[in-house]
Amino acid sequence: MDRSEAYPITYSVLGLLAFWGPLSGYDLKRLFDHMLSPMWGAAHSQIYHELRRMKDLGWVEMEREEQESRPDRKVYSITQSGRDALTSWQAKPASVLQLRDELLLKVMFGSFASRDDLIENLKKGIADHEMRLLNYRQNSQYIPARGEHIQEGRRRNPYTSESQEDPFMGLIVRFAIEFEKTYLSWLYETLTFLEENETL
Amino acid sequence: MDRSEAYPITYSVLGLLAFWGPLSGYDLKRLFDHMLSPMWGAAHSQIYHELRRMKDLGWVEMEREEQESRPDRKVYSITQSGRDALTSWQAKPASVLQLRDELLLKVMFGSFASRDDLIENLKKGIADHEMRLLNYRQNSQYIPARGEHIQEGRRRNPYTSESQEDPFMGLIVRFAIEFEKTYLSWLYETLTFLEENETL
DNA sequence: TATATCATGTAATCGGTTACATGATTAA
DNA sequence: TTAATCATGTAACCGATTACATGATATA
Repeated sequence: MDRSEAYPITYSVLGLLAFWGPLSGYDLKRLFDHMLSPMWGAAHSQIYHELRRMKDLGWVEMEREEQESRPDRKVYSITQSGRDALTSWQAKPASVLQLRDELLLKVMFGSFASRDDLIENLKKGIADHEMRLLNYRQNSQYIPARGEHIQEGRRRNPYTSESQEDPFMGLIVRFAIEFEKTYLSWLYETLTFLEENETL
Repeated sequence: MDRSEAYPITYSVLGLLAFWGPLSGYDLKRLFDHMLSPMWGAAHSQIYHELRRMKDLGWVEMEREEQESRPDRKVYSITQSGRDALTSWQAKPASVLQLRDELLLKVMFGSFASRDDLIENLKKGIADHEMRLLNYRQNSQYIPARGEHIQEGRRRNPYTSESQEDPFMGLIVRFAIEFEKTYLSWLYETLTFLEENETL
């Protein structure tokens, strides 16, 4: 009936703008890839779409930065109305998580797989998640502090006194690391189980 | 270019059909809710859609069971072609997980929330995930064994000798429990952190 | 009497992915 | 010279959710 005009993807773009603002669509895509992904991935087409929608809603403003020999940078910043929208989103209950992990589906229906195929998929999963864990551990030291433009070069450690104003990024990174560790230990256990049982 | 005709949701319906034999769309919806959800949720409209698509592909067959005073049951069973499709899906690499959890987003952008709103959302998350953990622990004892019709009443414990043929369901339940435990302990930690710091 | 369950679908809409498209600069 | 990066978009398609729709039976 009364469809709301915004969704998690909308607020994730808006939140990035509020935190690291002003940013272009291209900057936002990089932030998604380096920080929100795989928490909440987004194709660049979707980011541009949300920016256009939020501009219509009056949540963001756009300023054109002219460049020679390259398309102009359209730099977006959050408005007061956008900040209000972020805050009232925070007052609403969050939708409940669904994992939607294809690897888990494949294990669940493992009786219809060849043993080698399953093992290969588990090994790929291990490689993927080991890589993620490493990235989280390395990148957690190079999260730009609030308001600091990501292209400026200067970077702070969110765990040191310099940016104690905002502990939330650190909390998220901690979750991501714990999640990857849990997932990985299950993957290793499952792999060992399969390798030890040749009669599957 | 060469779009494949099937997706994780397709194979999750197909896998359920392969495992628990002839089922109606209604049966499948219940299985999704009790077993796959929240691993891979599905609305009933989507399940009916996938059944129609797979019938066109020749992966499933439909038999009409006439009923008095109720709409006929359309009971679907997997074909050999469907079983082949399941197996060749298992040979392909799985897509990589994205969490897409709105609660994590809200914590990430917690600096734009009132402290009370964040705490309330965390508490709701704790209630949600405690409930899930409980469900996993209880339902893990009542998973119907392979080929056993869910309406027949007889139920087996997948951890006992009776259904040792298929250990995969048990592996999935174990993952789900470990995941919920990890998530919950992070939620409790985060809540404590917020409650102890009144200057946010 | 009212709600829940059984049972099956259609329609609308939007989120999200993939592909298409352009064109300059810079590094391997 | 080839590929990657910077930079911005459009178009098509499909997954997924929500709402609309029907109608009987059983339970509270």
